[in-house]
Amino acid sequence: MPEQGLRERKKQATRRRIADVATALFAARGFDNVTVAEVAEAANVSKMTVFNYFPRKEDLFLDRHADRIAALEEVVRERPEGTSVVEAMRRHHHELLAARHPLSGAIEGVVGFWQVLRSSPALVQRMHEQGREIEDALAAVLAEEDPDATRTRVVAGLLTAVIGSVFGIAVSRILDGDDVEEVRRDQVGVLDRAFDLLEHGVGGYGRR
Amino acid sequence: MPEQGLRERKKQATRRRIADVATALFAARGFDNVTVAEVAEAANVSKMTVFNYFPRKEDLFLDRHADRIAALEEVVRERPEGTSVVEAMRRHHHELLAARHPLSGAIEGVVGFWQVLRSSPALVQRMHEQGREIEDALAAVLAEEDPDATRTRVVAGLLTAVIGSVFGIAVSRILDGDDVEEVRRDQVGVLDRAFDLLEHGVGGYGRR
DNA sequence: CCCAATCTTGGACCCAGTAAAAGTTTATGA
DNA sequence: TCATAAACTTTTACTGGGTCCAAGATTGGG
Repeated sequence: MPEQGLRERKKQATRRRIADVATALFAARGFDNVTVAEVAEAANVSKMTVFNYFPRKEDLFLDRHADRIAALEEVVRERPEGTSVVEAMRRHHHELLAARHPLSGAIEGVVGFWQVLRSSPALVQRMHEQGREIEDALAAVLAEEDPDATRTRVVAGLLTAVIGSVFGIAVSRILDGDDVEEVRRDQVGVLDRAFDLLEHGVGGYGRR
Repeated sequence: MPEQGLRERKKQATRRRIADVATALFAARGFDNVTVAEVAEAANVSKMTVFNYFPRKEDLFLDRHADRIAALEEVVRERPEGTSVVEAMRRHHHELLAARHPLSGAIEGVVGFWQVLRSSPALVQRMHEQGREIEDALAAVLAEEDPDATRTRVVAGLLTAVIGSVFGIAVSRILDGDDVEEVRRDQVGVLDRAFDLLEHGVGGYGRR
């Protein structure tokens, strides 16, 4: 993995440069008001090369996706003995919050990120698509230790739904202008309530 | 609502004609191999008019969405006294299956529909987007009787996830060529197992 | 040092979707 | 019934994402 040649290093550098230039342009003028051609020009590269590294325009902005999937896969696979999948996931997200990790959604400095994201339907859609990719990845990991395909699929769906909801709640509040640190504190409770619903079920919900 | 003038009747007729012509073309040659211009020509209408009725190309194919949302909203709103939201939803989907309703996913005659759908990433994506619209709609209905925004959001997410998983399982099997009637029978069990997970929780899942 | 593999480039091209203006049909009301 | 308004359609032109291809530049390996 390490010890790459000049070629590979240049590629990574180019990739980073393109993504950084693009992110700056999007932040300054909005996603939809920047064309791929402009990004290419600003990065001293041809349009074709941009699409070489990033198959869709949206990927220029949402380029941390692979890392996130890998992290979640690891959480499930490497969970300690005696820990259920949901427990492991709950703990992981508590840790993200405590560490003020960007993926917790609630952290200073990414406000602009969410603003850019919200301003573009294409970006929002791509983000949700990434959510589904997470679901697929989780289902695959679960299938490694559970031969019941129906169950793995449903559990993966439920798990992803909870993560997505919790995440979405934080992002909404931040976009509404709530104080980031306050949101972060509140998220601890939101997280637990959401995971409680998942762990214990919503059987009686709404009975009247 | 009824008693429409000539204008409105013509509009509905045109809308239907465009959608039908489009569906036929897609079935014959695949979604991606048919341009909107071709649809327009085949329907004796200008391209602009097609976009007038269907804001995106994908909507030419997935044009039953509004009905589905309305049905699910009604299931929750009009559920009988003493029935929880999840129970109502479970029952509704059992009824769809028993009635061999297209929305149960498992019914003869829609195989071609799924094939066309699967063949186009754009269509698949639009379908998932519709799934999110269902989630939003459910969250809104739940919010009418539950002031806890966090809870409504999470429950709506979980509910939609289960529905989506169950649906997806049926469609996958049918696309794999499994006998439709057999899939339909199996879905009864799939449905109950999925809703059981939702009602009673997945707390201990994967503990080792 | 040279060849082969691997980027990169430029340019032409396709198609979904938008904008604006002019044309056509239906509705309205005097 | 007829003129005018309102609603719908068409035409034309354009933007911009994304693909294709052939030719040019770079790098790695022998």
